[in-house]
Amino acid sequence: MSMVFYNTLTRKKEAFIPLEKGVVKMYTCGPTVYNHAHIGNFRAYIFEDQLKRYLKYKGFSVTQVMNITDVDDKIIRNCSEKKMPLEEYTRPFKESFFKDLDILNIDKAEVFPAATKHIGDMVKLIQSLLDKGLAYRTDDGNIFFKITAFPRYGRLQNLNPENLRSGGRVENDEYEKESVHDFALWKAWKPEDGEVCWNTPLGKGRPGWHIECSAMSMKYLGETFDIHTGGVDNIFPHHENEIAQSEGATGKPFARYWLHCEHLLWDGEKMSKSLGNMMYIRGLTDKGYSPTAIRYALLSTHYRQKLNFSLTLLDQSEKSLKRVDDFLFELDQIHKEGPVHEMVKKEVDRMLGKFEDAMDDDLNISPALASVFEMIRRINRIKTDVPITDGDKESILAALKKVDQVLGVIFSGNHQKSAELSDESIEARIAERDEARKNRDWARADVIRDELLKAGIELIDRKEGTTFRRK
RNA sequence: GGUGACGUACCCAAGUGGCUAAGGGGGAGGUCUGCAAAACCUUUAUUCGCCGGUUCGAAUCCGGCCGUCACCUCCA
Repeated sequence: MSMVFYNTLTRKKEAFIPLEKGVVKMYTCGPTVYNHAHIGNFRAYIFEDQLKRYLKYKGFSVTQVMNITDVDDKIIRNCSEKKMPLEEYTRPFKESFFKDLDILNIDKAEVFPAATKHIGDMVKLIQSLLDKGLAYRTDDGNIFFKITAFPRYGRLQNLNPENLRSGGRVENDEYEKESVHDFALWKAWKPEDGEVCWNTPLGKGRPGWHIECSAMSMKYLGETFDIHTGGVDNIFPHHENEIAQSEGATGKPFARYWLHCEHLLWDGEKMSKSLGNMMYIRGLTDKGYSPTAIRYALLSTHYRQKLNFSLTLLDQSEKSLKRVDDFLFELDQIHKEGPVHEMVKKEVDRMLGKFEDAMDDDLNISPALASVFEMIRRINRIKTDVPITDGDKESILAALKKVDQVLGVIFSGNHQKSAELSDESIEARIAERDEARKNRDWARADVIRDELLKAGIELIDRKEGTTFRRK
């Protein structure tokens, strides 16, 4: 009945109890709009979508906040290279992000705060860290968080600050800070930043990366809220720093449950620009894969498991979904009055029970999906000796609609169906073919069948007559 | 160097002390059909990377080894 989630903070599965009964407040790290989001990014957004949809399924009222990072080092660099204003540079990436969310049938967050619209909130937060002695300003005007002043630093990833490797990227950092591990809250304006800067009480400059999530999450969800999610790569340093900034400023616990999504791999390796193996939603739909199959492929592996994405996986996903589609098609052909059979009801309840038990257990998607396929097979078996009634049909459809509130791939999918021919004209062609078949004119009958197939209409010959299906 | 995850059939993937090792894809057989197609049904791992140990009993717990992957300052 009750849900458990694996909490990165404690490294354990814990019963989920929101701060306020029946209400869940969650924050998800959203995109940095310096490029199009790739399928690896979307794996995380799909996970968050599953989480949110399941919470709603369980009756919670959910407020989700997803940030849009529209100012950061990469964006500024690209803007100045292209000599474009920030807004103009990020706009197309924002648009494509929202378009892809729609394509993948992802439930939208209630709030999508943009970093550039919340500079004031960040400045206030930084100010309070300065006041509390948790941050310091260097001669060049930058402001850093002093991690030695926050003893709990490092607990999210079990990292001992002493053991942090001082790698190349740190050395490249030209800012003068007290400790290499201190991170920037505020970056003073430099000529390379061009037009990108804000004049604030902290000086002329721009915020560091981590501060936006602290400022915006607390603004919309409160100083302490229920769930914070992101990819595993965000655990350190991003989420670690968020905790330090937020708890340092408020003295209160920040997020209560931290859920992290594993990476998606392509050919067994992390997708990255340097490996040249980036894959985007658009690239997959251009290859002819349906958005529903992409969604299915992204959600069908448990979120804490690495997902080895491939075109083979997409092919398999298309076929798995087709099995469900076929079942619905067959169900749609049924027109027989009568109430639901006891044995059908039993299978439906069995599916719903297994689905919930699985999802309650840290969103264990595999058994949850298995419950759907198992019901399909069992109902098909029943159908071979007991005629299914309209009552059965209703009961089955209601249950599938229920689980699809979470899955979003059964009814809500974007199946492309051929619509060239009207039902009437297809029926006429079928009648024509029936006539030919009656006359044993197989050649003529097969020509009609082939023509319809080319138009995306598949004929199905049954005992009761020929029916058709759009592909 | 530090931290962590993983290794289950041809492929993807559940199961984490004991009933028949889920489910999907693929393969093989069958039902239906004028022939097909589609669909549906059945079937497909005496065995869980390897080697030891604990236990009445291990894929599951412990130890070692091998292999893959990730994180360690701005990547979901």
